[in-house]
Amino acid sequence: MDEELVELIRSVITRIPEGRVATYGDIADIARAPSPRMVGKVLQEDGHDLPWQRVLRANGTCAPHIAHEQLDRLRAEGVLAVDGKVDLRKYRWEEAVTEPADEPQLGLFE
DNA sequence: TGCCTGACGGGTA
DNA sequence: ATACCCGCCAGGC
Repeated sequence: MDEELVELIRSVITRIPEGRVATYGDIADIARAPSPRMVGKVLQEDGHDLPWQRVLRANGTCAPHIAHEQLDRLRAEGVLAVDGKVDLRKYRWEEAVTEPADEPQLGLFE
């Protein structure tokens, strides 16, 4: 897999703030990865030194094989789960917008 | 060369 | 909620 992309994906994950989470799809979009699977692939191969606990599936659940430890770690930084599910509406990370839009964001609600 | 396998996601029934 | 289905794409064999 392209090393350039791997580093990009890793850097995005590093930017997720403590106490917030992001989905595999979010990471893929930001990193312009061709598929969310690439994100999982990166974590599987070399994710030990990343805040991997902040990466969840699109429905707020964890990948089954690491669910227990992941939820423990998240709980330790203030992210609570109900029935093994994290409420994304509450904890999902949105990248900070550096440049204010010069037009009202009305279009986002159409 | 194919075929199978995933730390995935969206849609439908 | 569960169960399929299909798209996705790098790797392993």
